[in-house]
Amino acid sequence: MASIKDVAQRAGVSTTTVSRVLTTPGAVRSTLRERVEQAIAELGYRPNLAARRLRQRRASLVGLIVSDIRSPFFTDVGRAVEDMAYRNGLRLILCNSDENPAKEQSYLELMADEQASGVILSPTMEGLQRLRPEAWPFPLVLVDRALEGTRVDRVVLDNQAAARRATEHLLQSGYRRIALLAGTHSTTGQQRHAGYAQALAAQGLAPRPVWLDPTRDAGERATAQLLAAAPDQRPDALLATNGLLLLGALQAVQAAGLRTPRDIGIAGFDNNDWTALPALDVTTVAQPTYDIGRTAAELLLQRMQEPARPARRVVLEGELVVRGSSAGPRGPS
Amino acid sequence: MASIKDVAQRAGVSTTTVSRVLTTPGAVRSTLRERVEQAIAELGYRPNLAARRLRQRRASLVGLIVSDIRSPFFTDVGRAVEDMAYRNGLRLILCNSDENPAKEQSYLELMADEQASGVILSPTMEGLQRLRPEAWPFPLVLVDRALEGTRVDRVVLDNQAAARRATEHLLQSGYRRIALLAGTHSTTGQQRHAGYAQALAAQGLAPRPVWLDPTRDAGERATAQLLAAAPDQRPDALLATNGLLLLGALQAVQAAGLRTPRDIGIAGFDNNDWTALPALDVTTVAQPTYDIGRTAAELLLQRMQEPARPARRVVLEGELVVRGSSAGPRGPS
DNA sequence: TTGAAAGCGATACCAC
DNA sequence: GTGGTATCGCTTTCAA
Repeated sequence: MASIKDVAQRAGVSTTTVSRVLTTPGAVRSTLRERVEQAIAELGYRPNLAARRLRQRRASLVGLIVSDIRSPFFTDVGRAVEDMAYRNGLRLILCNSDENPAKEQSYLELMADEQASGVILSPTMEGLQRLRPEAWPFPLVLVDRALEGTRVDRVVLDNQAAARRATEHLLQSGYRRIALLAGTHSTTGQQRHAGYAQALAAQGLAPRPVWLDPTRDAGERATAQLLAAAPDQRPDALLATNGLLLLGALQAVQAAGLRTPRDIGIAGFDNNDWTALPALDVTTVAQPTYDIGRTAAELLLQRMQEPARPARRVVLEGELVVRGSSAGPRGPS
Repeated sequence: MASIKDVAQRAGVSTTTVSRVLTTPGAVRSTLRERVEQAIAELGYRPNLAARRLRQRRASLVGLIVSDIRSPFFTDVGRAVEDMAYRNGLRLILCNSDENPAKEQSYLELMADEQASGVILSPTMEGLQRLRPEAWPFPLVLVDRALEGTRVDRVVLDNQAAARRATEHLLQSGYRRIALLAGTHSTTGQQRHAGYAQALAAQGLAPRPVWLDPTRDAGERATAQLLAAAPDQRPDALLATNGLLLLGALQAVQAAGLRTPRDIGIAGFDNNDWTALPALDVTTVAQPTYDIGRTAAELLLQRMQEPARPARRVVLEGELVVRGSSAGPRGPS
């Protein structure tokens, strides 16, 4: 492997000059610069990033820590972040915390050890509570989950408004006993519950939240249980606070032989591609997932350039995509 | 930031000893070792990975290069690889090539610059043809896509057998004019086409492949076009070679008001979670996605430990998950 | 079993 | 503008 020394020797200059050609080309006279560039090309020289990192005390590297990259939401976010990383010559390190605060902590330490330039984090509930952003040697941007009041860049959905709109839509369609499937472990579940409860309260109706693991199977089991109640007791509509719960709810509803929207209304978060299939036609709250990731990446880049700027909080809106599954107990009007 | 020097000073030993405690604890007398460990704890010392990397000339870091992490197949693979990386103290760098050979090449170079310990790659067609694994300074493992003959570790699905079985199943159900939606850009599409053609040839039937971009929209458009043909010309069944094409095909079929399995039979690769919904009930080829990723990671670890071992080729089987969508033109028997 | 010292490959400071 | 040189923090001889 050719080093900067070899290049310097071949070009007949000092290593300093080679280094300058690499980092601040404008500071080197063009005749010299061309000689150096030729030597670089001839030797196929590539800078040793470890050496550079040791000297500069920072790496061209950003971390993305999420609970599970298999969730379509985080997959899109990850893709957006990786796009921006590639465009800016940064590497992306992917970390799955599995909602495990210890694993999350361990990854944050890893990022510190790697001298990462920045980290984008979707924190666990516990991690969020004890998070001290200023304690880390890199800028931090929160996505999807955040508490009010902390001074840290973040980009979140207006979860409460989105859930309220979805619930209002179900009410307008004529549903009255609307149950909520809400995931524990996350601030988003709580915020979505708040919006749901708010919409019901405005009509003097009682909320019927079911708190559960945000998984397909838990959603299916909980829904089956809800449907097993006496007909005048069981919910006439369901709102699922994420895509997996929505899938589980649909599974149970269809397995019970019920049909949307007549027998039961259905709506849920995450406008996953399959929800648009005519045979399902599910009303969803579309999150601007790619945008969320892109915005997080932009916030991070801006903070890397200007560490002292005040923390920014970006709130994006969900879009209610009305489809047939919530058209009302008397069918589409 | 405390360095190894500070630890050495505090413990009253040389930096060499501290280094040994960190890397080969057995080589240090326990009294000394404990003193060093205490100093480490008191100072909150953490080794500088850049310095270590510079000295050792290799990083605890593996790369994963796939076309797009948003494909559920690669999402699962990525999750499996990250799991093993975490367990073995390695970092995972995520790279999306977008089926762009130049981007793929650029990422491979980045991995070389980073002195990665290894790379798991799902190559583009073009990249695969010019790939010279021995030219890279790290071990390489191919996933999902590979050519015969190259000497390189790889883990692939038996695509031909899986497609053949799926096609045979459609034939047994009574379908005769079976069309194939196959993705260009990939060896898997070609292999799946081969299995499909083989099964049809055994019955003296003509293959009807449609080659297209492996996207949802392309699948929908192509299917709509197929369905627009005269009733006795148009296919009576469809086989889609990946989950996105399957989704697009379903969209077009349902939009045309056709019902499976009577009006048209449907089967496709990738047993995505939504395919099991009773309202869809789609026959699929389930790929052992997590296993594929895990196996690739294991191959990589083994080669890192034993660089000279002969290349291994691991072939995993797909499982045909028979559901209602392919039960035959006369309905379920 | 332990320590002294060289060196990994860059950058940054300070002369010139 | 350019070059000499110290230095980043660690591992690895080599000698004791």
